[in-house]
Amino acid sequence: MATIKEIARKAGVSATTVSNVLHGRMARVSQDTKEKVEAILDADKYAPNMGAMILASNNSRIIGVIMFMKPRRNETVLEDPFSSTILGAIEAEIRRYGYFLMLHTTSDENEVIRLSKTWKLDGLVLMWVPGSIGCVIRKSMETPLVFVDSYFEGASYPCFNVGLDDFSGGYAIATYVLSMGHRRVVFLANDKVYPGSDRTRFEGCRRAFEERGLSFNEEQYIILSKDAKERHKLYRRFIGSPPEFTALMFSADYYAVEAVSFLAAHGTRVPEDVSVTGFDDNIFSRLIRPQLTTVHQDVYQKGKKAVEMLMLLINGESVVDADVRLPVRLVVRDSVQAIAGADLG
Amino acid sequence: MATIKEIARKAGVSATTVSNVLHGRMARVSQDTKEKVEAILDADKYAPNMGAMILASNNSRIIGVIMFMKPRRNETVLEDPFSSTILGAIEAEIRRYGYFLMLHTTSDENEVIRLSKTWKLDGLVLMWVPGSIGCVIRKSMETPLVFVDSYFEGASYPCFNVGLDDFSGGYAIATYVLSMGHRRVVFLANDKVYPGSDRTRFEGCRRAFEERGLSFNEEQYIILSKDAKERHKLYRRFIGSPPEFTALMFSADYYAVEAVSFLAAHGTRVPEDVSVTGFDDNIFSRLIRPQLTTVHQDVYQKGKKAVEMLMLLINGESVVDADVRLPVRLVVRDSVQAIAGADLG
DNA sequence: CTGTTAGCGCGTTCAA
DNA sequence: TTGAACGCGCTAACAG
Repeated sequence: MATIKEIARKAGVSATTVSNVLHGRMARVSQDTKEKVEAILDADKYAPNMGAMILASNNSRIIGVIMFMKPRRNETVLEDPFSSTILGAIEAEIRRYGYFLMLHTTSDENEVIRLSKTWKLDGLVLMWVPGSIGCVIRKSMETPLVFVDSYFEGASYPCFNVGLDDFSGGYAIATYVLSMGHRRVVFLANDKVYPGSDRTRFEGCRRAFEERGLSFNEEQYIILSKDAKERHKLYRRFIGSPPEFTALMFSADYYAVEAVSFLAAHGTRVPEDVSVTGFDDNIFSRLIRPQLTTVHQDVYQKGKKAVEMLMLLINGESVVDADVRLPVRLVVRDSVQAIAGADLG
Repeated sequence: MATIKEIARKAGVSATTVSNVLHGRMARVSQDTKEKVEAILDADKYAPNMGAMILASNNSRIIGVIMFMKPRRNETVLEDPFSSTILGAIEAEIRRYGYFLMLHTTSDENEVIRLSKTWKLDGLVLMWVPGSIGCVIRKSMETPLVFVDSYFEGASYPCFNVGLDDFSGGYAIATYVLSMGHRRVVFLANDKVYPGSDRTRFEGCRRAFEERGLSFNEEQYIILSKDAKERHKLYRRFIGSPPEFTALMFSADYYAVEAVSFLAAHGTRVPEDVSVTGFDDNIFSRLIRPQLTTVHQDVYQKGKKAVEMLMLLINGESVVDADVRLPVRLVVRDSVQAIAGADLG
């Protein structure tokens, strides 16, 4: 067990000096001493004892990454390819900054608070936290906090969040669908509550409709069940001609792909019989045929940005915008067909 | 900061007593004292300081989960839906046992060793570690170790591993493909090195061929590039009629789906023009049309089993089989077509 | 530039 | 059944 004291003894210096070398406090160590100490550090494969560090300095260099439960399907959060992509990004960034990542899944705010105290977490990244719970956590801790894909409209004080420009995404896709001549359109998503990504995307769609003097209201917002069987039952509604709707706008690629697949299996062709759009531009959307017209988001960037903000917070630097909305862009592929007489272009 | 000392003061007892209550050492605490202390513990929301615990007892209750780099595509490991599923399982199990999970991505054994020392890790789960590196890690630490999907043929002493019965999987799928009348068949995988999952699956296939007096050799083992463009170039080879091969056996659903999608886009139908099989039975295989005939593995179970073994090791209990091979099963769906004259049934 | 010293919070003797 | 005392490895004053 190569400890600082041990190294100090071997180098014939004090423990403080070794500590100073370790922390690069060169103002307090001579070049000679530094090199000598470093050589021994290296030879003995010195590894710090983080327990002692936590105790002495009251911080751990651990970033807690909390996944709030079940954002989509009725399974472990992490099964969603989105979660794993963003987790990959967050892990890489945290490592790059020389921090450690403690992963935890929960839907209980007290667990989060306890974890933070127990481990003296330096910071926390919280994914998909309901706004109200997010506020509670924020208020009961001093630990720097960054939320991902959460919504905090009207929160009393700033909750740092990295999300998406959901509104523009909804607006872009609806504008496109409308430009292709579709009028009988529905929006399909998990969650109708406001505020929230799904709701905001819907509002974006609505704006596109309203700008054209059309209405887009609650009846055109279909809630998708968390249960796959239930969803399949719903998709049956989109089979048959003439179709009740000419375009289905999903708020997530996952469901869009599921629907395309289901429809194909039941003889309904996309886009010939019905047009479909997604949101996210994940791996599914490119793998399915027809490839999905969707809204692209840069998931890796989202994770990276969240950690970047957290590091600013940890270092006490000022963060200008509490609510970052990453840009999105329309990706036109093959799942939307023009309706005769549409104002193309 | 509710510390043990603090709680002790409030309860009018000593710190040792509080510690005993905390650890359920009821033989050393009276019922009255216990209740009084617990009430205060609760009211003050006592949370242990793990730093102090590490220092005092030299273990952290942290399990390190190490993802070795890039098992498949040329991206972050975690983007693969497989990684996220198994990580979800591991996270849930670790939490269930009351441990903490530190996630780390690397391909450097020294980093793993350092991490373990720095944090006094109680155990490690290592995913996709090359056998040779695995041995090095195993030898340079006392920390309990469980590998996932690694291969240790001929290791000098036992490396605990949870894997799949890859051989039977390969055998099952090849037997099926042969029974459907296919003879011009190839196996497509990443890695030709032996030992390894891909190689073992191939060997399973070969056995099925040999049992029928057919040969299946190296020329029928095609290595898939890590680069998508390169793979697409390869897939072109399977377009056109008469086809060079009537069946393509992929060692992973991901690639099988990619190929099906590519072929569909180029007018080659699966299974009418060419049959395709996968391996894993992941979400892709059910979402694509035709749905994939593949080999099912229970990824969640794999993660669960790994943690279970690790807990046994941590508690010093004996683990009988060092190399667990989880069962697989053939899942027949729609991506393989019978060749005229095949011995069906 | 270098060394000494006093804790950080908890577990674990050992003594009462 | 309870308590006092020590040490784990490190950091941060402070003194030289």
